[in-house]
Amino acid sequence: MDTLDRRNARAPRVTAAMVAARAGVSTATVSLVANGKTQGRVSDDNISRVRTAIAELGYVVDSIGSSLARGVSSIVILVTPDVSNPFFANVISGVRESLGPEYQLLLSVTDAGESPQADDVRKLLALRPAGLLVGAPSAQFLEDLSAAGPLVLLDAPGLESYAPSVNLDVAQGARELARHLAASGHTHAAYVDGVTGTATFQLRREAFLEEASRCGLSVADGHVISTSIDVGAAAAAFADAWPDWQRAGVTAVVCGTDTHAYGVLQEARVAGVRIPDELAVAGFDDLPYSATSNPSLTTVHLPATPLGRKAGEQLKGLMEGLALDEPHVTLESTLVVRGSTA
Amino acid sequence: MDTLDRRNARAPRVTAAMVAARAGVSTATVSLVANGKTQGRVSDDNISRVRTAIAELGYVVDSIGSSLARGVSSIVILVTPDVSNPFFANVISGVRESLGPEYQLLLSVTDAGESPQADDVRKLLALRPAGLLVGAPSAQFLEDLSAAGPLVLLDAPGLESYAPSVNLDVAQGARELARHLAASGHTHAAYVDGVTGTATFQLRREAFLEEASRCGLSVADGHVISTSIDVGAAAAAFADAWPDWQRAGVTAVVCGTDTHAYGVLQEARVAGVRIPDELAVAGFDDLPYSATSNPSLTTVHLPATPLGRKAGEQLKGLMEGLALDEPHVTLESTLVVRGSTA
DNA sequence: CTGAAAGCGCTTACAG
DNA sequence: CTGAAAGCGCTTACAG
Repeated sequence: MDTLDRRNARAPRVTAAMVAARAGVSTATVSLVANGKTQGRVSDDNISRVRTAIAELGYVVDSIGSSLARGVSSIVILVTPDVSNPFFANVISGVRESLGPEYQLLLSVTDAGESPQADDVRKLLALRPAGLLVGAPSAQFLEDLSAAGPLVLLDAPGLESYAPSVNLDVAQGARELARHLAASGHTHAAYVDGVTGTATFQLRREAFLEEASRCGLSVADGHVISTSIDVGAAAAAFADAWPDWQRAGVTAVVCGTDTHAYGVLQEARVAGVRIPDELAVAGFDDLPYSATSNPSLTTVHLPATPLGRKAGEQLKGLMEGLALDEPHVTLESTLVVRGSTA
Repeated sequence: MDTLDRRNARAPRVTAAMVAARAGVSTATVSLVANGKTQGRVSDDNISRVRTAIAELGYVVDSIGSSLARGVSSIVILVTPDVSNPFFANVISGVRESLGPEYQLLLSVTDAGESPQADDVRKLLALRPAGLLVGAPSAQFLEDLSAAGPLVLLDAPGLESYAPSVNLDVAQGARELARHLAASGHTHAAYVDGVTGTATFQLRREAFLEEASRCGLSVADGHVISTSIDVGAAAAAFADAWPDWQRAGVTAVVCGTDTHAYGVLQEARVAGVRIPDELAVAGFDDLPYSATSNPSLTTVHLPATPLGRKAGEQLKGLMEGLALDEPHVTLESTLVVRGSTA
């Protein structure tokens, strides 16, 4: 048996019964001590006796047994349609931060762009999560999820009736962006949208289009296209559309995400389109690279980490049985002007 | 009771006993059918009877109960020091892809740059994971993890004796990079490293430095600095070091990750350092934005998705009790030359 | 303050 | 092919 084999053999499990035997108490007492529920229920003597045994044996409460007995696990499930979006990495960090070490974060990811189905939900609930965090869900998904326990929605505008939520005020940034472009002298713009029918994309687009028309920046019907959230896909779509747009006098392109904008920047370089002189480009998200792209990208900053942090906080409250002071929170977005439109 | 309240009430759980009662069989039979272990053990009649009851009630095997009985859960834990690194988003996608729907991916994240401790390990194991995927671990961590069940290491060069692993041949790309810079006429370079003592960073640096000295590209001792994996931190460190480097005739900077390189590019723009004319910049990773940065970034391409995919495959084999044909796999890295060094 | 016991939901020898 | 029963490890009324 070589090292590899040995490592794949399981270690013998230390159980509460073993601790109890060593400390000379019952497993009930061990449970009380291990969970810190000793207040007025366990003698000081037994407490220290059990603590010693726990330390000596390296006992850790088995979360499977514990979850079964309690009826709920310590797992928090984060359901998101798109982990590969770097925006989400920061959301995850924020969630972790506020959830703390007592909850385990389980990531449920569907295939790129797909939204999770009722069937997926059932499987998730079979894990008896302590709580659920759902990003950018569809109404249908939330119907399927009914009565699932503590639940907080992230970035789910318009779905406030289903659960407490933390949203981003993307419309505000979108309007700022429209005004910025109009003020810079643009009169004809185009829009590159995400394909997923996510509500936030719709909101971004509609707020932008509305404010644009209000300030004399026109966006023709045929000048709104959509692609998956992928640099290459956006580049290809832009390559396809640009000749038309150019003929029609388009001098500004707004993208639903920075990732789309990177694709446009990339293709523009290939096609020799000068940015921002010939074409202004802007996005949404303010990913960490937008400050360094070529040129640096004007974008609507969305607070990813605070979004995750706040959602985690709210969920924690729910899991602890508290009533939320403010069940619906909206975080601000702000326009960051950089080289791509300057 | 308004909608929100109702949603936070748990749905009544459908158990195997309820299915058994409805189908007129024992829970043992329900278990066999639900797990597809009917082969020669359950009559066709009972199979269809149970299937009908399962469908009618919407029964899903409770994974807590199941895990306790089996002694192992369906959870696979991915331990990684840094989710916020976009490189990892792709690794995760790859893992998900190869693991398939029967395993749940649990993310264990330590605070930025911190490596997980023995104590964290115990908590993880309390979840009775079906398997563990550990990225860029320390030897100490692997010692703590001993005998933890199926385990596959990702990006853990030099630690092959602990477990099956999937590594990246970063040295090859590092050497290509050194030769590319030397061939472009550079004679003095600097290096911006990551601060975490991760083995892959050491490998990148050493392979580069070795090959550099071999081809007449000198890197002075004081010209190797290190920062956390963060655009801002790298920018600040570069700002600090550049005057010195410039005086010493440095004309090329190699960064341990693309993220570091973005910081250098950013600061270079601020400081008016012309790239690549005055200073060539290169990184490692080939993040999706490196093709669009300003200028586009020369970098050593590391296959993130295949890394995750392969590790997931290997782990799946282990969890199914198979012997791996090839316990140690190394994926190639390749230099991608772009504008920042051209 | 303490422990015996029931129960969480499932799986798996075992006897038939 | 089938079901009664033991057991996975824990928590929590309950009786004392």
